[in-house]
Formats: sequence, structure tokens, C-alpha cells
Amino acid sequence: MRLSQYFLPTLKENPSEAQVPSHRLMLRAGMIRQVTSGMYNWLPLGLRVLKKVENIVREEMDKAGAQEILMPMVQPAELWQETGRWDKMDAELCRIQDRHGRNFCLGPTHEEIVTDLYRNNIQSYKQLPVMLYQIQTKFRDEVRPRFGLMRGREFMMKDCYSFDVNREEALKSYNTMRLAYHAIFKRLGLDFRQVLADTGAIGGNYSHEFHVLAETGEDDLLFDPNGEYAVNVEKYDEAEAPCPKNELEQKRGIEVGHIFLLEDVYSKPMNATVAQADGTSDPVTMGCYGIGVSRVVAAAVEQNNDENGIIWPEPMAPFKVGIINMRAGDEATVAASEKLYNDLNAQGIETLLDDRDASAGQKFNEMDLIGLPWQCVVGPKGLAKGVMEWKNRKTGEKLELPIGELPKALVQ
RNA sequence: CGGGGAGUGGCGCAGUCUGGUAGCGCACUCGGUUUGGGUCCGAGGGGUCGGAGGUUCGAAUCCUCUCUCCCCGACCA
Repeated sequence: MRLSQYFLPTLKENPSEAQVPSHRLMLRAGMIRQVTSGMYNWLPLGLRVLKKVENIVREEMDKAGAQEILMPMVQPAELWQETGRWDKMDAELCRIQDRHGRNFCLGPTHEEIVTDLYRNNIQSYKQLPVMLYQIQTKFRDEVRPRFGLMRGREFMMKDCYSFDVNREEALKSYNTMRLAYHAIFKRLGLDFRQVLADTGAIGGNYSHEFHVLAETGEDDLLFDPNGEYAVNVEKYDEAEAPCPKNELEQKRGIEVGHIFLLEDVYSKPMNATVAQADGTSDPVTMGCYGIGVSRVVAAAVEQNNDENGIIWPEPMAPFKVGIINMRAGDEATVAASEKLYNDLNAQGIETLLDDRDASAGQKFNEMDLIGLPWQCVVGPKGLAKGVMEWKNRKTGEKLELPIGELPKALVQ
């Protein structure tokens, strides 16, 4: 992509409405723009990151044996009345009516829909286990949306649901998902922790949260010195903990994933059953597994930034390399930067070429701001010496390499 | 929902107390200049001051109502 043709509206100054780093930097880096409280436009640069996260999540879900589906965002009230949540949930559940006056809600989660899908199409233990997931927009009318993408009202979520013949089998599915979550956050390049958690409004009786560690996190987490025990402060129980609270290490985290063993919390009221081998039938045993995909993007920024801007973990970077053409008017410089750009693209290395006729300072600053892992400065000074100057955004390390040669760490 | 702050060109802000018909920086356009960390000079375009009503000869400025955004709290799969 050539920056001269790219819709990347960066901001030099901090937007007044943005207080937290991820919100401020994502606005400044031209990734998102607010539409109204808790709702955002995703611009090209931001969307590339969101897609990167989506794809890694999708690959790991598929690898774990889950199958992707897509359910409607607008859901009929009748299903929510079956589980009692139509009345139980407060204004967070955004209710609307169609032209006939029939009640619907904007889906904050999809247990009802997926359980309905299950009961209408699966009857026997022979058809289980089944894990279904989707990556889709959710809407929760939060009491107080805040911190940009960290707590929006509309956001992107991966939600997965498992169906098993009994609790024992369900625990296997649960564990498969738990391990998939470890694989996902590891692949994303984030520093994260799995902790014991409360089940809250989703229900069920067994639950873990996944947190990206960051000073700005909303949750307090406790760890034991051996790393065996980890819990959300809300869930801390003196009796279950291996040691007193004051001996546990405390860190702040951003909740990006939450998994629940639901058992029959939804299947029972919705009469979603499974015929067992002996001919009897029981409520199917369910689990649900969520990842706040858009929140992951914000959490990554909270965890990886400095005074100059974002520092993307490589797996979720919108582009791997940013080339800075130092002299838009100089033929040799233009030719050299274009050649590098074409070579990198030919090798499948996603590259952004700053081919604008702008000042050096502006180019350097904006490249740091958007946080691509590698920068390559192509200019008359270097070319005269037969080199291009590479910079690693994270370490700040600079390398002068012969024209056309790539940093080893980039190629591997 | 309780408490607090704020709405003035695309962005950041001043002006509001002490009414007189809108200003600065950035961005944008044009010309020149400069060229390795947000160059410099000059010339331009763009807002009627969140909205409605009121007071007044006259309202961004005073009064009333209202909408929106942000922060703290409560809440939060």
C-alpha cells in the first residue's frame, strides 16, 4: 500500500475525548473514529489489525475442531423469554420492535439462538460433540461506555458454544477450548494470564478469564508465587487459596476472553436435549467461550506503546514493514524505494510505502505513531553509501544494510 | 442513575465573569523556500459559536429548557 493513496487520517494532537492510551493512540494513528458514545468506525489501518486478530482466532478455533457459523444480530424476544433473560436483563439488553410491533433485541450474546439451532437439528449422542462459533458484532447498551474500544457498546466478538452428552465430555470440550485460548493469545504475541473467574450473568458454575496484562487494566488479578494459582480479585476465596492474599502477587489485567461451563443453564429451560445410548434423554451439556476481538486490539495497544506511539506485536501488525522515502522529488531515491516495496510485496511481506512529498520529521513521527514492527529509511545519504537504514520499532535498534538486504529477524 | 467537566471552522484551544456582531495554533489550497526527527515566508478558503425559546437597540457572552460528549462512582459475559 502506498501512503499517498491510503485513507490514514492521523492526528498530531491528542483528541480531547480520549483519556486512555489505546483510545488516544488508535484515534491518532487513524485506526478508528468515533460515531457516537461506544460506537466506532474502523478505518483501513485499524481494520487490518482487527482482521489479523480475527484470522488467528479463526485458525485456532478451526484447529480445535470448532465450526464457523453466522447467526443474526437481531434476535426475537420469544427465545429470550424462554430462558427468562428477557425480563432478567435490564436496559443493557437493547430492545427494538419491527413494523408489526413484534419485540426483538440486539444480540449481546447468542446462547438462546445457538441453543435453538441445536435443538432443531441435533437429537442424538451420536452427533456429539459439536462446537459452533462465530465472529460477529455484538451490542450491549452499557451503563457507561468508556475508554474507547475497551468498553464499547458495539464490539466484535468471537463466541463459541459446545454441546456434549454429559458433564465429563463437556469438560473435555472446555479444556480443548481453554488450550485453544492459550494458543491464540500466545500467537498474538501478548503477555496474558488465565485466571479463575466469576460467572456473572451468563451463568454456569465453572469459569476462567483470560487477561492481557496492562497497568491500565480494569481488573485486579492475584497470582501465587509458583504460578499455579491465579484468580480475579472478585473471585478470591480465603478457603480455596493456597496462601494468604498478601503473599500473592497482584497485577492489573484487561479481560479479553472468558470461558464458561454452562451445563444445562440454557438447554434445560429451552428443552434442548440429547438422546443417550440407553434411550433416555437429558438436557444437552453446554459450554460457551468468548473473545472480545476488538477489545484484544485495544488491549494490545495498552500493553505495547511508548511516548512515540503504538508498537505492534508482529502477528497483529497492520503491515510488517514501513518504507520511508526521504526524497519524493529525487529519481534515484524514488526508484530505490519502489524497488524495495515491490520486492517485499513479492515475498509476501506486507509493506506500507510512505511515498508522500512530506517533511522528514512528519514521516518519521507518523511511522513511529502507527507502530509497524520494521521501518526502512531510503534516502540519498544512505544510497550514496550503498545502504538502507532499518529500524526495529520495538527495540529501537538501527541497522545499515546493503541495498536490498533485509534484516535477518524480519526474514525468519 | 448519583456527582463533576465540556460543547466556538477537520483537530487542539482563547473569547463568556465585565453583551457591541468571532480569534489563535495545527491541518487544508496557491506561490516561493527548505529537505534526515512534525522547515520557513507570503497569499487564501472555511465557523454565526450543540439546539430551541427568552431578555435586550444589540447575545458566543445573560436567563430557561433541551440534546450530546468526557471523567469519577454504581454496573459490567
